[in-house]
Amino acid sequence: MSFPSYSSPQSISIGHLAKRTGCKPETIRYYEQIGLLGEAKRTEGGQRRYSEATVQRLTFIRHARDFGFSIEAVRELLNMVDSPLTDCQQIDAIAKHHLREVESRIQRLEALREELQRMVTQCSGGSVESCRIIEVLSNHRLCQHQEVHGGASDLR
Amino acid sequence: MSFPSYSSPQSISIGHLAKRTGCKPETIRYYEQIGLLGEAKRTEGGQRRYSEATVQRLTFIRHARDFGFSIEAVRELLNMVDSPLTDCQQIDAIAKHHLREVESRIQRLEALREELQRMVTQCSGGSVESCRIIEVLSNHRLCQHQEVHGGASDLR
DNA sequence: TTAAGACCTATAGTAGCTAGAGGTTCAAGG
DNA sequence: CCTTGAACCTCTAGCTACTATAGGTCTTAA
Repeated sequence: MSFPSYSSPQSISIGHLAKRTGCKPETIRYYEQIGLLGEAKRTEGGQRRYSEATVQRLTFIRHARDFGFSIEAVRELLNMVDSPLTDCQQIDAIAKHHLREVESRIQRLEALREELQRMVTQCSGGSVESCRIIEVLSNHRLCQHQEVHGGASDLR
Repeated sequence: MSFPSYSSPQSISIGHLAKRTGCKPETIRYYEQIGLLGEAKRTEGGQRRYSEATVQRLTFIRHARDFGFSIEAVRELLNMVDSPLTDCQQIDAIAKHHLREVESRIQRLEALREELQRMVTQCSGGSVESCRIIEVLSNHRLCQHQEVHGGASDLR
């Protein structure tokens, strides 16, 4: 698949492109800057003007980002889309890799959820001295899931 | 609860503190810089020296971070721990808020996982032109979960 | 005394944007 | 044709939570 350039109005402003794709203009300029989008044509006054092809490309980018693909993964996917020789398996590999990452994040978050639930249900009210939550946070041994240690912080 | 300062060796170097808490020295200096840890005592030559109380405090911080609490949440928790008047309910509220966030992240990731699974299982091999993954990423309507749109990218 | 290793500060980099300042261009209405 | 206001431009800094580097200093054991 490649993005067709219809013989249609090649004069979409950055604001209109933004509205049609759900991006902000700043984000579009940023994508150009990091090379996800090529350099746009410009008016004599220097403003960017886009074609329908860019609407398609940006829609793809936004959608892939919504799916949680990293910018670098999106860049790879776009490179594949841009070259007609690409074998579908390469794309499949990226998607599967991403799927595995999502699955592992879910697992770790579930362990975290259980610990938090235990923590919260055991808190019976009172002053800080006897707070179960503080106690658990102060003492690793009160934890049941090893998964929690050494890293839920990168799960945000 | 407060962190007791035992009458023990008040001369722990940043490297030893790091090893005992599982932090890196850079991180410890960073925590000092942003005010999670107070300014450390220094040797005549200017190197930081810590007490057992700091080991406890940093252990608490690391553990809370492992639980996915943000730095700002940790700061709040520490403020509460530092003031003996704090009611346990305030701490409970922070923990519950965090729990709800974790739960919502799990939900969104599960929707994402299902979409990715559908995507991957439908990819039957072949060239880019007919790749189901690319097709789905190009076209919102092929998606079943609304949750995916407008945001899994902040789930990392 | 010397040399290795740990430490110091300051700065920049990571991801993926977002926000602001301060100035220019475009397009519609009069 | 002229004005006006919205949209656009570039450049820079900010966000989270660190991590990494450079270039220099201190400590400590042999």
